[in-house]
Amino acid sequence: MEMKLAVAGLSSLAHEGRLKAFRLLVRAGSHGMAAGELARQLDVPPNTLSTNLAILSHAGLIESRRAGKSVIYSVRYGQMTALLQFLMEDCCAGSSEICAPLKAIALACDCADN
Amino acid sequence: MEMKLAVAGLSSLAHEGRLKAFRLLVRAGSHGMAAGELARQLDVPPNTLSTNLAILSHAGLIESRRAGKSVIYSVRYGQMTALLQFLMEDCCAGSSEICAPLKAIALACDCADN
DNA sequence: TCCATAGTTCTGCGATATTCGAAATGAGCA
DNA sequence: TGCTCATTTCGAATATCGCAGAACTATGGA
Repeated sequence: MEMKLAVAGLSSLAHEGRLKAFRLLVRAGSHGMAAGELARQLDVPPNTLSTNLAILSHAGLIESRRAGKSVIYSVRYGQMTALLQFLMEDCCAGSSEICAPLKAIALACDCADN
Repeated sequence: MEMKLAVAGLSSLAHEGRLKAFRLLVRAGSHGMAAGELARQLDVPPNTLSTNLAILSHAGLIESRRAGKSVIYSVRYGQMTALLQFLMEDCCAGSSEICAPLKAIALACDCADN
């Protein structure tokens, strides 16, 4: 991932409303969640949320598909992973001080299927 | 890490100049790097860099210490790790789709002492 | 076709962010 | 004390962001 895209991704997450929306979508998994449902849970006006979802979408972190009258948003896991990788990838170039705790975090992660 | 601090951290990184400075500091390791040296390598005016370093510092991602006439900046690895953890911590709540690739990244990381 | 529902785009303005010249501060040295 | 280098703080111009009211588009019935 190059710098510009990383900055776009970080910028899109650097906003309380968008970060909350993104985390809800992360929890929603690959099924995603309708824009209206997100707006209800976050208690924000639909137009404001729509703008913020567009920003996240433009940064490549989420995507949308239409399902009837609703528009379903979901996380683009590949892009999310790429962004985290971008933040992590230099950690070992200089020292292992950062790398070791990160490994610990990843390994402590107790997915159902691990 | 709570939401506000995470947003502050992400905001501080959501800027090309600051992200480049941060990555240089990550590479510099715990020895850190002088503000002037950073300004030279990044080719930005000292006062602009100083402002941006203050923003990263206020977000808790870096810290500074004076060494003679220079001020040495270095990454606060603990805070950096906490921020990454904040972004990762919900990944398993919903599904393992995100978690698995992250584990792979962390494990692929080939620190000298691993 | 007409209506209701679900989202998006347009628009304007107040708030915030970014930048850098210039001045101020701090440290070392003679 | 006087001088210089390194960095920060101030100030003001400029650009960008964030928000929500209003208008618009799309879909699915009746």
